Amino acid sequence: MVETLSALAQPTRLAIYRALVASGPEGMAAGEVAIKLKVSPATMSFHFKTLSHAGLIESRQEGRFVYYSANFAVMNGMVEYLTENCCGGDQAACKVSVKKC
Amino acid sequence: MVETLSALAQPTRLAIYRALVASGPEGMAAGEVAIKLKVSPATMSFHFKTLSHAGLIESRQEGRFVYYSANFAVMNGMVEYLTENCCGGDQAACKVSVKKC
DNA sequence: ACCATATTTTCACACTTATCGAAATATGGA
DNA sequence: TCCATATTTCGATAAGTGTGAAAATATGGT
Repeated sequence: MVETLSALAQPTRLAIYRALVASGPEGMAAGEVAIKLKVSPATMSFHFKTLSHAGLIESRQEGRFVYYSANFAVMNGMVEYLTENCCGGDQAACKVSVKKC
Repeated sequence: MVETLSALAQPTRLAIYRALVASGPEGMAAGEVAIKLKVSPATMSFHFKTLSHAGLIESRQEGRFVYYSANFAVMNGMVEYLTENCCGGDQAACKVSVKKC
């Protein structure tokens, strides 16, 4: 879980992740994201690896391109973990209310 | 936002935060959390400061004790930011579904 | 087979972070 | 006021992290 949060706790990776969330299940090609965010290929690859290792994103090969996309299940799991047993389970006192997309 | 995620992306702080989430609006005294998680006072104070600065927790003085509690609004805001514009706004394709406490 | 393009790996460097011991700063009670 | 307790600050150290340049590794087209 710390690994998941760490992966998102970095400006470049947070931008990458949000771009992939917006791009939906199809995702985006690695280079496409690199151009959009103006990040060097080496740095890009480093961050993709970090996000992948945390399970936050997935990749698939398509010709010469590698498409990355967000894994929503992991994100949902993270939020669930953070709010687990909140307010000792007292629904009335609880101030957690997260939107559904 | 990166600051918020960074604050949670650390084992000790994540444990502190979850303990405070579970303790609800009343929160817990600093020392109480320190004993519960077996962390030295100095380290504890360092992490409280980090979480406070990120806005994830709040403090109030009560006699000799300082009570810390989770700020649920910031957590909710974080999740909203992470899922913003997900799947380009296509509700049907979207796989984000976060529970309400 | 060769070339152009897409991505990843390696390496080195600067910067940030977590931890603890010891000292300092509240706060309340006798 | 003086003491005990609660918490924070300071200082030092060890470990981790983000970055780009350059080289290496696919993959597809000609």
